[in-house]
Amino acid sequence: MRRYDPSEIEPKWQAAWEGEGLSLASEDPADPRPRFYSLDMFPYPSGDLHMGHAEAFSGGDVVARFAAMQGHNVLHPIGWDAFGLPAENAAIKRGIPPKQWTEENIEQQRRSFKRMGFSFDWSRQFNTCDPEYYRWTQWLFVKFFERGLVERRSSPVNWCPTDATVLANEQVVQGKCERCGSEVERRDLIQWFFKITEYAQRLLDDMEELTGWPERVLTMQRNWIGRSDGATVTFRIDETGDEVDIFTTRPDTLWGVSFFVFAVEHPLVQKLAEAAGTWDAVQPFVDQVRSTPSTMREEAETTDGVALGVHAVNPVNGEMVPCFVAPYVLMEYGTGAIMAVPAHDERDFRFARAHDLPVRIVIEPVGASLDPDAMTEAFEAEGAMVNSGPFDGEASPGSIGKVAQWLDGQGLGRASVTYRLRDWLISRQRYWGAPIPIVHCEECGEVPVPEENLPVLLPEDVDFRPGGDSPLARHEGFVNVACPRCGEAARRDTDTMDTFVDSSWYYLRYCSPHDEERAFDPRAVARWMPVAQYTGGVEHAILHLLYSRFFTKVLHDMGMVPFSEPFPRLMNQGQVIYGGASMSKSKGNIVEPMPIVERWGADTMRLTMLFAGPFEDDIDWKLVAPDPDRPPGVYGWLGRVWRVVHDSAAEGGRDESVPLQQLTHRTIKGVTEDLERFRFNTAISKLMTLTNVMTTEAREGRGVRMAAVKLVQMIAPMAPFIAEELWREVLGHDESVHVSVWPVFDAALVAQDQVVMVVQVNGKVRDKIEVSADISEDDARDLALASENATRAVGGGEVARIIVKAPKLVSIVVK
RNA sequence: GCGAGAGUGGCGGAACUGGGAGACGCGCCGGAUUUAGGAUCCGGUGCCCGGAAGGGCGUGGGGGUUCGAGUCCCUCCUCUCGCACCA
Repeated sequence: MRRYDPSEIEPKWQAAWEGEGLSLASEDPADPRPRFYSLDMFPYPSGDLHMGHAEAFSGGDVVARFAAMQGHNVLHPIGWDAFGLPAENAAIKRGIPPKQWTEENIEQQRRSFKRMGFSFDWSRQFNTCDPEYYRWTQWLFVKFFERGLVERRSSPVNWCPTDATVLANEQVVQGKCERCGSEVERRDLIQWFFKITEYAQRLLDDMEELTGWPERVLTMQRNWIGRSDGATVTFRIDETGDEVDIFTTRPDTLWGVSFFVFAVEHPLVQKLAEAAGTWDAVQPFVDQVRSTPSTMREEAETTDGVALGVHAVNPVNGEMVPCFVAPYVLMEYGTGAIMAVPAHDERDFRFARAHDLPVRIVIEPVGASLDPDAMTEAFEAEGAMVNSGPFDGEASPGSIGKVAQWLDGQGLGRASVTYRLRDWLISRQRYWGAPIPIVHCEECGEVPVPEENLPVLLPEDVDFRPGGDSPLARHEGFVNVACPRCGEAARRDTDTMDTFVDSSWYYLRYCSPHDEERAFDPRAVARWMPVAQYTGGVEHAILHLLYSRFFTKVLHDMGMVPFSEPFPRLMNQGQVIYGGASMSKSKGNIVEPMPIVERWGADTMRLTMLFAGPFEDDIDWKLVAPDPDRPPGVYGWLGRVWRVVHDSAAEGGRDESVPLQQLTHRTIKGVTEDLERFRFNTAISKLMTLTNVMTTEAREGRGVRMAAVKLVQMIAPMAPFIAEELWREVLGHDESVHVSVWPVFDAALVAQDQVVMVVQVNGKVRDKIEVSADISEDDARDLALASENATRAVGGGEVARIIVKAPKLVSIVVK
């Protein structure tokens, strides 16, 4: 018998599969198989494969291969999320163009993916920095623009002075740029936004359709959208007559308002301060706060703030309360101004105590009363409304709806809803992205580039190092252009799009990846979409997944796709960490997958990941594979599989024992169920048990041939190379194991005829008796009472009760 | 602070609806064998008492429901993740 040598068999089969077109999805309309779109989140091509890729794609590949063996026509595509800041910064550091750096990485990763044996349909591969792709990203931008879902407007944003670009909030870590470490500045800049907030409610409502999503991801999206129900109430400024709307979730506390607060960016602040003659004092405060990055503000003193010198009139009781400006009120949320009720809001309470402002109780706890002077914190719990005019005695917070209705009737306000979700800032002042396809014309304004002129090519002869402006702005040939509408001299927009725009529709492109006429073929999309199973990292729980859902809904509204949710089923793999911490260069704890693959084989790499624990849990590589010079545990198992399958081929058709047949079919049932539920670790343990029993059977001279056939098939989705070698070379099949039909279990063999019945006395196991599976309750009881061990445990005690759950258990209760 | 999840042997982990805790694997201990192969095969391995039979204890701590709790309820502790002045 040959030794199991992965380095010999794995490259051989990879080449064979590619030659046979094994992983190509079929577009043949006569193909009767149901379609199955198995999608993995596409990788960012920076460097070679890392452990996270190995983990995620190993899981995704099991899904795809398993579905194929179960008779599906599988689409399992791969591509590259190739634009973006990491590529650009790496290219700058190495002094080579981002395009070159990206292409080299793609080449490297492609080799490694193939070496890992992932069953991708390589014929559909694309990358997002290819003009043939970003042409359609730009086209979609234009479509969104024409629908009024794109807007260019001024907004306070995070600006990194070193990288010279705006940053997304998630690229700012504790007030510093996550890449260069510079202090991020807050600037008001004109930027492009996608109006995702218009879809806030639908993004929330349609989560009901996402029945195959992890609960925590749904929760994160729900929190991110952040719906709040409450009321908008209009206050009047006494000194100037200005009317100011506030949003509150607690209109039931309106009678307890004792001051009023504006955000520093609120447009009325300067006017009001000037009217009151306090601007000299207010202005420095406002300027100082405004120059503090938003991420730093929360660390500022929570009680900071200055008086404006004007008063707001409470519409429900006509009271005049002083107005302040304070950073704890955010311009981005609600209306940028609040009514302050210190008795019943913790933040207002802190502010009130610091500024010596009155605290007025309008909600009393049931059966108690509050003393405003003695309170050390706000009372935010349930209670009864007091000092609240017509609502005295009403239960709070149950009264919120009634108060809102009453406000509406009085013309003082109305019930309203606010979302935390902000519009999506998509423009970047960087080079390596899809240019925004807009021309700025003095006459015509913002003019989208017509479809026939797309793509707006990203010029390659650009000094792309970050400077004081967008790199594209320095390229005269790019910037100067005739207005597509009037033909006069005009200027191109010089920003590029956030890479999350590229990745918001790539799953549609896979359905018709080489279509030169349109972004995607609607018929192909209707055939394959929605995605049957989406697999990827939980780090995309909000951004990518929310944006993709948004894109799909917009396209649905445009009549371009027949569904409104792209990914009804989602699975997040865990992270691969080392020694309790994420792997990183600075910690020096990076383990590379490819050297392990070279040494022990891709099958061992894949199985080690899959066997380490539940797919969605983190894997600590230090604990799972502690000694880098020893093969991971699954390698030894593959050796046993190798030997027992060879034995089976040499045995010459001996009979298999009934227990082995039963175990084989029970294993088929269990593994099938496990693979359907991403329970790879328990699937592997069942296959190990089968292997162990087969080894014993073979040693004792009984047949194992049928068991070997099933074993090889069941291993195939997880360890595709060894399965193929054994299937074709040892078991003698002509066609690939990966197109063989997934084994089906025989119910008669799965049914147990004999089971072990447990006898408990006072809850403790005292005996185990082998019984027939269809034993009657009476027989079970009699058998248990006859048990010597049970009788001894009962001693002389009086049997008070006997619980019989035939055939599993008899429980004897003794007084 | 708010939200979500998790605490099981030396380690990774298993245990579907309450019913044999520790499957499977790693590691370790003992043995066999050898064609010295990143070997293989057999046995053992939660802790404590015992030669064994057997017994006691045991799923983060405490309490409860139940004939019976890793699983359900209350409470406390610890850890991980997400959000974080959201009115």
